[in-house]
Amino acid sequence: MAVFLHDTMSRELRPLLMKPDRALFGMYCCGPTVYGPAHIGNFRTFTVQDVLRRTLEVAGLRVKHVRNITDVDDKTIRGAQAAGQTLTAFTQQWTDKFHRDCQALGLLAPHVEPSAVAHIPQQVAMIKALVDRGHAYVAKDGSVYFKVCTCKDYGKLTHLDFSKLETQGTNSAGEANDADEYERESASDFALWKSRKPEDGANFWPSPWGEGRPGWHIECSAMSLEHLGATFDLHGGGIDLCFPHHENEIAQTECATGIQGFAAHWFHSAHLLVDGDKMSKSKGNLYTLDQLIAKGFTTTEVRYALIAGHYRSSLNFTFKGVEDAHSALAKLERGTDRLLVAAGFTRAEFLPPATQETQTAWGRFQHAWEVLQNDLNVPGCLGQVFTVLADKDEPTSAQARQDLSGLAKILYALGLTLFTAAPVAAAPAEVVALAAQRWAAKQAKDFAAADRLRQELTALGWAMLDRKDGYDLKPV
RNA sequence: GGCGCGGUAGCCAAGUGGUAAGGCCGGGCUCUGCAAAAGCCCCAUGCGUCGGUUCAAUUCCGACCCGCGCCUCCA
Repeated sequence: MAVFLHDTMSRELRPLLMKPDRALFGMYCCGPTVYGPAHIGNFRTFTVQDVLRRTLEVAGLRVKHVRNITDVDDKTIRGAQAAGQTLTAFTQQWTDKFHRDCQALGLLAPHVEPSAVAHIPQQVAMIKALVDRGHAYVAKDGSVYFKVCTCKDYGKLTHLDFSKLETQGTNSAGEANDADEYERESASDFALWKSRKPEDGANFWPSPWGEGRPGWHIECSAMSLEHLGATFDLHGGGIDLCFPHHENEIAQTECATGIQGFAAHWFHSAHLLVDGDKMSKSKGNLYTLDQLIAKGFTTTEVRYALIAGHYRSSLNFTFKGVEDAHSALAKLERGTDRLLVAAGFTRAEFLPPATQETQTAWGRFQHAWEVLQNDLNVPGCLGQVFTVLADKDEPTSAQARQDLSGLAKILYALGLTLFTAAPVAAAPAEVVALAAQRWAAKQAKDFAAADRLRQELTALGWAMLDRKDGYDLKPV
């Protein structure tokens, strides 16, 4: 069985397989614009992509994962100037922050992470090819635009009808689209190269059309061509990138190379809502990972919450959702512990699978794996996992080992790492002393004193959890 | 207006032409001096509304209601 995934362009469920003539499965994902900390909506998309990559690896595909860094655009230039930094210093700082957040969330680093600034020559070369082939024109100010009407199947990804281009001059509100003042021949044409303007400061590069900087869409076309070739297996991004970004990428690459079939499969993830609303700065519901950590959530819990809904449905992110994830993860750990005991393994022996180790057993988690392979159905897969863990039949040692082999692979695919809870902070001496007194009182059957001491501990913010042979202290 | 998505228990969320996974919360029980933890059990005759097809629909078709996304640089 292969991994089947919904393809945005064909709107069908299609298998993802290694092409016989390729050594690697090429996967390109649109990465972040580094002008500030990414928010959890961004991370939903990157986490879903990470689950896809991991799932493909477990399925035995050799994936080459490319995810770009957008480090030159209006926002990064403005941000750098506002911060009084060079563009390079400014974007590097936010790139570093992005990397730290990704690592915290358990995202595997892409195999290649190209930056737009580092690929200016490739972008210029692609624009030149488009001009030479008659797909682009140079405006009076030296900007270069893609001529959409020269791309006869423009709109094929989103199934938009561009035969009536005159309507494209207005937006949904009926207002003229004059957001930019460049001189385009048609309202639907888009910038490939933006001529140097005073507000760009020092951020310009030479080109055959004069100094300037690349447009947004061209970077992904140039970088995917550079690192994956004119055609590759899968292209991913947030649903909002479908149009115009991905539509433009297709047009640019296919017109520049003359080769059809830019990306064989389009993978788009739905948006994250917060408390039922679209995230926005004005609503104040744009959470960053740091803000969630500050609220006491672990990154594993956040990751669980981000993948707990199917990737093609919008997911409503709430604090309750992360709290639910906490309880669910604890249950997952308890169930795994029981299997480890049955198998005679320690937690330290419960390791992620070696990649390419596809022939090993799945045990009772076979079905959970099949569910995951069906359009990356993470919630369905988790449901199956819990169903197996709730099975009251005690497995034999051999069966438990098979189960653990399967479970380890599923947890790897989901990117969930168990048993990572930091040891609770040591209790202060005062608390330790009170606990010792209470334990002594309890042993002496002086329950009145024991209860009083428990209350004192509670007042100090500590709970005392009795065991048969001792006790644990836990902050409340 | 165009294109698209969705409405499943208190909350979250899968799924199927044959009678509703799972998680959270809640309730009960067992265990425990108390507390907690843990284990076990219970928790939608119902899947937006109304029609249609069918032996059978939540699942297919149609209409309608409601919510949401994109329609030029937002993951």
